[in-house]
Amino acid sequence: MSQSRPRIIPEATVARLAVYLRVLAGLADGGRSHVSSGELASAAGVNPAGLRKDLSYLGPCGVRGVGYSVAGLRDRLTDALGGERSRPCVLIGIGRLGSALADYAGFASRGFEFVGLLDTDPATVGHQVGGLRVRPVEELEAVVAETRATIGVITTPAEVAQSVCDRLVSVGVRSILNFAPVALTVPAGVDVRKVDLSVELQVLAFLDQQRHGTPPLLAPLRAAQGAAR
Amino acid sequence: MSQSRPRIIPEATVARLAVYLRVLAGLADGGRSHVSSGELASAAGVNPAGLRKDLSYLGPCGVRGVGYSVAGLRDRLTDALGGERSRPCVLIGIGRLGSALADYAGFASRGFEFVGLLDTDPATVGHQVGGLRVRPVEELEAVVAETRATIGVITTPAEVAQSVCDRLVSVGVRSILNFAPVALTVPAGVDVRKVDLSVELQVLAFLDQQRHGTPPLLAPLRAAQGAAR
DNA sequence: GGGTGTGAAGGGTTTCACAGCA
DNA sequence: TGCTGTGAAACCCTTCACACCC
Repeated sequence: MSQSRPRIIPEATVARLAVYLRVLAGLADGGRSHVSSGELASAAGVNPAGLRKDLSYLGPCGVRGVGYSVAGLRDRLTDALGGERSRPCVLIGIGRLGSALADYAGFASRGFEFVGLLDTDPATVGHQVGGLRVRPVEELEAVVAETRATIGVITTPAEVAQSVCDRLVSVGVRSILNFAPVALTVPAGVDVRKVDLSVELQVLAFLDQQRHGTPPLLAPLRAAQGAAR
Repeated sequence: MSQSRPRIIPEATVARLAVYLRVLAGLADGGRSHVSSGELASAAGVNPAGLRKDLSYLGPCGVRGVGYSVAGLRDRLTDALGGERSRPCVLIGIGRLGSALADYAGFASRGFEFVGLLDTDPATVGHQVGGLRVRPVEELEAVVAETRATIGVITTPAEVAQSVCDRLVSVGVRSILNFAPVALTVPAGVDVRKVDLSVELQVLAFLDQQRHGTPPLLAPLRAAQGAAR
């Protein structure tokens, strides 16, 4: 087994590469030509050594004693994350969250294009959201087929999320981002990522309570735990 | 004050406890009185052994050979996560995402109450969103003081997020949930959690590309990595 | 000197296997 | 017998320290 021309990149690293890429875009706009790992790390909110390790998965891409070329690193990261080609996505469930996502500029600028918006509600179907007409969910399979979408985003109520997911999988979608508060079950080879907004708040509240409702003697412990982030 | 505080609970566990709590609510509605770790784990999308370990941080709360009492475990989890008291939150930035969050039912049912909505846009200020009137961002300090909010949620553009954050911190908010795509810097003792929607999509796209654009020989490796979730 | 690249150490989290009890 | 509770192992990721090169 003599592979590893491209080393495998840890998922945690991939997530941070996307952050670095955004910071670099800002620096490029500002006219900067070089950055050090320290500066880049502080802008991204991470440890400098960790940043260097992250970048090392792409092979050497800096100059010792100098730093990184903003433009060069940007290209390197863009390429590693899949180039600039547009990625067609379908979005199912055009409620408040769904329509917020549908015209969130942050997606388009990163190469994600919503090519299909679907909903069950007759009051929503037919409306324009983010420059696209909302279509009835019955047309899901047809939309995926005609747009060749490879990513599905689910912002439906929890009750119907699994059935929407099954339909996406059945027409070949292998990457799904799920905002519905349920665990989706999918066959092997399909990748689901879940974003649970209320869980984030709940964790925050827990840490908050832990800090405040704790006897003085235990406070240092809490502080240490909280400071980890 | 809680009586038994034998162990500190890992943050990863806290996040999952919130998920278990939601699943249990569904089971209770369905009239179930008991669950096994296996069933609960599959509904939550986690490993059964891991679930038992998570629950063990609360002390023994099941019956060997039988399982867990739905009602009993629900109370236990609710208590561990901070009881049922309402937590006042302020939300700054009432754009699409902000208004989606402002009347997301998932928050209210978990004890999170938005008590202040703020924005700079004159076209937005004064409108009713989620049953609350949007107030000008100049009143931020006054709103926090009068509502005693302890949690701040930032859904502003990236450029102003840091200044909003600073103002929240200056009036005593120690828990902040940040949706703006920047790394916020805060003094020690303040807890910031970041949710970056486009990073989630980017990771999904990366894994997708990795699967498809990979030579057959490497495919098994990719599958193993992807199947981790 | 200054800053990158990277092995090694450390900490946290997941998985496994099995002891223990209704 | 069935399922919980939990030490121990395995794994992943972060952090540190320093060699190395401009």
